[in-house]
Amino acid sequence: MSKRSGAVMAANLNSKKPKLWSLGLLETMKDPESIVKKSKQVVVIKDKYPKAKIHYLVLPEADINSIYALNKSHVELLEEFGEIFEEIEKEEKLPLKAGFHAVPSMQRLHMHIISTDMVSPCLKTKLHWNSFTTEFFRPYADVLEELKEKGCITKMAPELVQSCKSRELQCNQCSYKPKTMPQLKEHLLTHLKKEEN
DNA sequence: GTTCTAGAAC
DNA sequence: GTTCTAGAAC
Repeated sequence: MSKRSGAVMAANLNSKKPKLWSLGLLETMKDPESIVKKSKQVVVIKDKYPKAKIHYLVLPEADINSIYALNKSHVELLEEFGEIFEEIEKEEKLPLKAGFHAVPSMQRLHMHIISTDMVSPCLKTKLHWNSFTTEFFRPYADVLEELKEKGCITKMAPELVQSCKSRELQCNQCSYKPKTMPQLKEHLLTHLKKEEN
């Protein structure tokens, strides 16, 4: 090992290198180009890499990292998420669903509002698919109910997270089980065309 | 979260 | 030979 690489390794061991990309939403929240609407406590932005025809994120202005930082004092805030969701449902023509990823990659609590077509060039990997179509996607209504009943949100068991991530591909609109992502994406187009007729 | 790419799968 | 997936990113 070279002297240089040894020094680099030591530096990295000493300082847990922050995942800078995970802070991206905090910047996007402030970008007027990305903001769709605002209400009292929340901001709605367009997802930078939409996984469906419609894909928004709802975030609080308050510095809350994830659903696992929520307590009873946040019930009102979460209900505002629901009001925003209803507003957007009325505005958009496509069927939408709202929910949170069990293990989010990005910091700052964010709720996905996404149309069910799942047709988008940014939808590429099995993980993309399974994070919206398995229990990894925690529906808004379930999260609100859990917060009201228990005063906090319990983390999903790691084994279940793993099983969601590795689950075989399954169409969200029929019983078709594609072998590959390209097959799935092609198949999703046929559902979309049926919708349009 | 995405990008890149090695090598598995076809 | 090409398509596709999956793991590293210092």
